[in-house]
Amino acid sequence: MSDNFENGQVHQDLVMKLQAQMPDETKLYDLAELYKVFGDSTRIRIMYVLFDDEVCVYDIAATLNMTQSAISHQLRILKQNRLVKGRRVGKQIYYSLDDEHVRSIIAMGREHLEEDDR
Amino acid sequence: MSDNFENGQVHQDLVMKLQAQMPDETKLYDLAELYKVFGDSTRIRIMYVLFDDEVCVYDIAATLNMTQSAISHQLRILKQNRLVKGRRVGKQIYYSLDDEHVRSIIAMGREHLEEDDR
DNA sequence: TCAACATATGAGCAATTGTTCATATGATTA
DNA sequence: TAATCATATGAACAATTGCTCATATGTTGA
Repeated sequence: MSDNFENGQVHQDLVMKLQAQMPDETKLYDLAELYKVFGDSTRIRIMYVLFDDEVCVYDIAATLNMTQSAISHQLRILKQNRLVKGRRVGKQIYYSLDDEHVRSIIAMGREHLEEDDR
Repeated sequence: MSDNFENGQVHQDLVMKLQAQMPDETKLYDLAELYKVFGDSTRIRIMYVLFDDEVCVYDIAATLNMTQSAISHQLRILKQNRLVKGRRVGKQIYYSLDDEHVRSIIAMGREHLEEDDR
């Protein structure tokens, strides 16, 4: 790799320009981490369940036909990334989407997929 | 929202309503697959390199300080998901973003992250 | 206080994933 | 044609991930 760099097979000036344009490494890493959360169908399904409703853990599990434990594990990840939030009411905890961006991000993905149908 | 319902373990009617609202399983799976592609920092970095420029494989590799092979493997995944496209010019293949949605999806993620700074 | 319920969490395992290494395919030019 | 450059790809490996099972934490009411 660096051999080729030295041998000038690489467009030096373009590469330098591109490197200068790159955002902060940490930002890119965090961005990837965020999308990783969306990149699991269980979590996507949970977010769809919460799209318009506030739902407690057991009902999410029942809706998706999965165990309470599996849902709880995923909710933790969603919560850590501020994609969902929980509100305690007695013994139960009602979950809902944390902000509008969640809906927007999902909508963007759907648009891309629609365009793929051809 | 419906506050005080009956104390059954599962709120049957809510669950039935939620299940009826759920989109097609296949769509949700595809959506997760799409976001999975965004969920890797190497691929995110590649997409940023291609944000405004058409760049050949070797230059992408040089910009990101990675091997040509690693980049090529990731480009294949990006290509399969129609996130980037390649244009052959002689021996080289110039890659660029495939459509506007790629930029939009990245922008949405960034907005969410900005809001997290607090 | 205890029992019942709702949710969270740690350990372990199978499945998936990203990189490296070696090699193959494809394109140009001597 | 052969030699070389540019990119693609298959196999192998380590690292990560999502689920299950068992158990822990937290809440309410008797």
